[in-house]
Amino acid sequence: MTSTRATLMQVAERAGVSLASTSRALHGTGASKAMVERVRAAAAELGYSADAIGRSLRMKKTSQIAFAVADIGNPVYVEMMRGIHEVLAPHGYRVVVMTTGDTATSATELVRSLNSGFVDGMILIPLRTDDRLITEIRRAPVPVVVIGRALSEHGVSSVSTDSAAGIGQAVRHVRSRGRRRIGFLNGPLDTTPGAARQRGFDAAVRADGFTADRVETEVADDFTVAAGLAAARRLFSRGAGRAERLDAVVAANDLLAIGAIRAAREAGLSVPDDVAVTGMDDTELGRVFLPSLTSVSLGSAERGHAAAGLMLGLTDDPDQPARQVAVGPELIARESTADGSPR
Amino acid sequence: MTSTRATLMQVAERAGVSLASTSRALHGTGASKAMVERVRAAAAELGYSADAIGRSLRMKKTSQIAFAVADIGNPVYVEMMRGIHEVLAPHGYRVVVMTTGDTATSATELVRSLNSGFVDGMILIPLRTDDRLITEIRRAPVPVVVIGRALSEHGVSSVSTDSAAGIGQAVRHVRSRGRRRIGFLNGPLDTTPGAARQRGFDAAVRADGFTADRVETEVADDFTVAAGLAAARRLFSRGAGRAERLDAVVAANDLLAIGAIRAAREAGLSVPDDVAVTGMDDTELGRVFLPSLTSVSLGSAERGHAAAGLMLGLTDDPDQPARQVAVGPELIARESTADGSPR
DNA sequence: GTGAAAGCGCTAACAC
DNA sequence: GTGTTAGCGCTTTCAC
Repeated sequence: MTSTRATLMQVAERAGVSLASTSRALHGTGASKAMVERVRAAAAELGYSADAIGRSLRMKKTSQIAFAVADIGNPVYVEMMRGIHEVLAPHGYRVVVMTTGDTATSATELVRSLNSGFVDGMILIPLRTDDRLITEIRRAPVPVVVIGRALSEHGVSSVSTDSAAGIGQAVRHVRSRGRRRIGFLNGPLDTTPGAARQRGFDAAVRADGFTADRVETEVADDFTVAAGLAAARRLFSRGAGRAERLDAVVAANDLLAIGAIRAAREAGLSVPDDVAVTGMDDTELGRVFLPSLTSVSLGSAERGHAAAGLMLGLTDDPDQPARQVAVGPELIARESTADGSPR
Repeated sequence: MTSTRATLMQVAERAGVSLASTSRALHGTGASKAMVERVRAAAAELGYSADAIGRSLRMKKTSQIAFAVADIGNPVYVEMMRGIHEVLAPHGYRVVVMTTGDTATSATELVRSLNSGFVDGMILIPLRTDDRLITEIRRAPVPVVVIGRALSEHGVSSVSTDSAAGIGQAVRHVRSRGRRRIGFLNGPLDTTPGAARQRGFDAAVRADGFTADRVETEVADDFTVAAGLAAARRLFSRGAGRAERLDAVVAANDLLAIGAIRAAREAGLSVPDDVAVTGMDDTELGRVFLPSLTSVSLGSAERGHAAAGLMLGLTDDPDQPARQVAVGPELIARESTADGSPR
């Protein structure tokens, strides 16, 4: 707070050598041993540390990568960030967090803000992906890697996961547990995940030969526990008059699944005995819940790793063709779908 | 990716005016209306956007604040970050995430890295606070605000919370629910929170006139569910031979509390009927858990807000005296300590 | 009100 | 191997 930072110039003067030699000595490229020693000593005495901004301006490299999401509070994003950070930090990159949520900032605006050149790249998780966003990404001055939809056909590097197939895994899993009437608890359909998961559910029940009267779908306002609770209440009350009740709920993410478990509990139903529940994302929350939640892992940390890997490739060569990585979904069976004879 | 960014110089040439006028026109300070219009048009045609690095170098201001924690995966830190981000973003600050966890980086090193001048300040949550760290903070070239211990006596601005008093609230709460034999499930004692919470527990049971045979303490290896489960198993098995079993567990955070509930379940004990459980931090996890967790809120988001507020003050005037904000703990009663007659 | 020029801190040609 | 110098993009005196 009090001390002011030393500049390279001051180190040079103290060492009694030129600016260039000082810079070289500190980087260890093409300087005599004596020079290196002399400069090092001067630098140490002054507590010198190279200025990141000066260097950035000269090198045209900020050593920063932006991570842009709708809401950083979402545990899935947190895990991705952790994965991204793990890969990027050893390469000397800092991670700058940006959100679309707190202000009225859209993903497109976030991408446009790259024009101010404060980062060397951006890893973006858009809730919705439209043409305007893709156009903006393609004309961005630095590489952008998208986590979400597969976008390499549009010339955008991306990390995707087949959440539709993941929902299929969940449907088959509860089927294999002997469940016959399945409720699907989805989030908003106009979001990328919501749309994909709906497709996955529809395809899975069709493939499994479900008749329409054995399937219910309910859409929550948001991918949250509260919204899931409200929607699951509707789901359970809808089937209340029927002969056969729902004996399984496949939820589009873990938070909705927790909402469903609470709603089941309210309705006097036991999980998993009366109704099996599956989530998606394999969050810590689901893992430690009671009953622990069967969930389809979409490899959050893995996707973070992959996105960061793509980014490293792109910062090396920004003109390389767009690449795409797919991370497979994997169902992890836990207590919420444990075997037992449903009434 | 393909397009290259326009510079102020190019805008100036296109507008046919000087560099200085261009800069002024774009900032709206002391330029004629005609000039402003002319420059604006040229800038728009070129899609100009001011370079953040060039400006930073000139202004000696990066518009970035670092948020440094041990492990960004911790939900409490995530909520703080959200709070920090909410306050800082409207002021044009970006948040850079740093962790001590992923490499062998210590908090002291993180503070020392401020010498490279890539941020205008740092909000730090150290696990341990020793003299070396305080010294490093005081000689840092930019403001540092600490979330954790109250440090203004040492000339360091800080946001603290009285977690010791919070544990006291938890103890009195379970007492008021008629519980007589209390187990304290703490995390590592050589951490700032661990030490404070132990002090709080010891003081509370002493004040409440507990005799030593009515109190058990167990220390987990870490502030996690897994460590909490292991430690809680020890806690329950320790008292197994006694006449009176534990009828309450006060845990040092929500994750440990969840571990305790799992251990209770394993031991065939019902929560809250046989044993009441309290956590601390009031996390989403605890709120949605079944049974929902009684927890002492330490105002995570609020502390984030406060820290960001202090930071804004310090960036305005770095030499103002160190300030300190205390956020009071608040117990939020939920199902895990609901009334009922313990056996 | 506008322009010319200095300079923030750094690295990399380019000469010697 | 070392020194001199230009210049990354920007803002801001300083003259006019």
